[in-house]
Amino acid sequence: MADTAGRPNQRRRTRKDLLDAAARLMKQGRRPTLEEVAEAALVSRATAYRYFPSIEALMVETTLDVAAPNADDVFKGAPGDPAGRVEKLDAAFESMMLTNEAGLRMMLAQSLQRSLTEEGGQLPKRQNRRTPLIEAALAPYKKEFSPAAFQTLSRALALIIGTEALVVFKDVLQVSDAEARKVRRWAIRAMVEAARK
Amino acid sequence: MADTAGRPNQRRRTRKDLLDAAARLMKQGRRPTLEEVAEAALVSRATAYRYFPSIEALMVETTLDVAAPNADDVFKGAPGDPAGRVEKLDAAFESMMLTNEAGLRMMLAQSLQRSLTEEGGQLPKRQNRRTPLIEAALAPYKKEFSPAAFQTLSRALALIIGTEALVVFKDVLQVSDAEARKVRRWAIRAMVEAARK
DNA sequence: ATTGCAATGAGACAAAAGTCTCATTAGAGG
DNA sequence: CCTCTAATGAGACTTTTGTCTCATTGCAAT
Repeated sequence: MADTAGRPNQRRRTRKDLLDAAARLMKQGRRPTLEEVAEAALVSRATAYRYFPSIEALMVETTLDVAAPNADDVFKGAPGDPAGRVEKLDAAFESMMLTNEAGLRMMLAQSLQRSLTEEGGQLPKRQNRRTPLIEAALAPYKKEFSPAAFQTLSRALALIIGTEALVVFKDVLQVSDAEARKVRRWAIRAMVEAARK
Repeated sequence: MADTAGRPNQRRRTRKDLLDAAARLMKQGRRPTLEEVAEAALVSRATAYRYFPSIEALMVETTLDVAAPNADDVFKGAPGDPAGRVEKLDAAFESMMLTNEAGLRMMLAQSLQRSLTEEGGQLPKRQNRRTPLIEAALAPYKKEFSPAAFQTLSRALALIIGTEALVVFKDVLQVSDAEARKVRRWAIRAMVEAARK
């Protein structure tokens, strides 16, 4: 069904109702089934399945809608040094991730799942939000780094800032959010400094 | 049922058959159901459920048995500086991970899945192999770091060395294994240096 | 307002996942 | 070798998850 054909308004409304209901339930820390979301959205189970093949798919979309940091306001009033700007970005990511943790874990799990099902060694196409933002953070100081150092630093920072690091801190190291933040900031400073030479 | 009561041999054999079958299937990158594992192990579905409540529980046990790097031979002939020893550890992890990539991705996906199902905000108990090894790598030079720096460094290195970093490199950044190694080594040097002061 | 067809709801159906019972089989001790 | 009973297999049963059909509803163009 095309975007304009049929009754696009009704479709968008139904879809939005489902996403809203899912967001509401997830915000309560619940892990709803597709049936529960349908009920909360006041649509039938069959209709819910028409829009999303599984609760996972729905939760992924829910998270994507909620969580998209914007470069412009992330760096608003950012300090005048590269590490400070990266820390600002880290803070934005952290707050986004903590409020959307369930959805992000779901997305990561989904992506890993897919990487195992996918035929022909296809990698799961996973959108990369962090690299553009990391580069934006470093951009004003780009000339302080050699091109190679800039690229290496960007990539290394991608290990520190993102869902995967959150998972390491919480599930593997089992440290508090505050401790995790401290470690990230220390690592950011260490790496930005090292790249500067 | 106690360890010694009944027929312990038969039980151990059945259990081992299930774990072996699961390992075999996982090594093929498959994501077996408990029924498939039972079939591969030549036991009935009911028996498989008697040993493991779910495919997840079985898979967790399975990967525990897989490749656990041994501290003693990892650092055999390691260079005489902390960063060099950490790099040695990184190399060991890398080779282990590349040969067990499917299984490790599976484990990670599993663990993430469980973290969403788990009641009462329970974190999935995930074994932490890397921290002891990282600390072992740094141990001979422990006195060169302040206690706080040592702990922070250990934790930061846990972000660089492990399955999650592999996933970032492959799925998010989509860089080659060689490039990934280069970035990791650079990050290791940068952080070890920074912690030294 | 009328009308056509897209979207929906209700519920039957199917497949997957897990539980339970009971008869059979085969270890381990005598 | 026998016996006892723990472990197993077979399969019925339940729940959960997802699909499909078809009648009904209600947008939106006329």
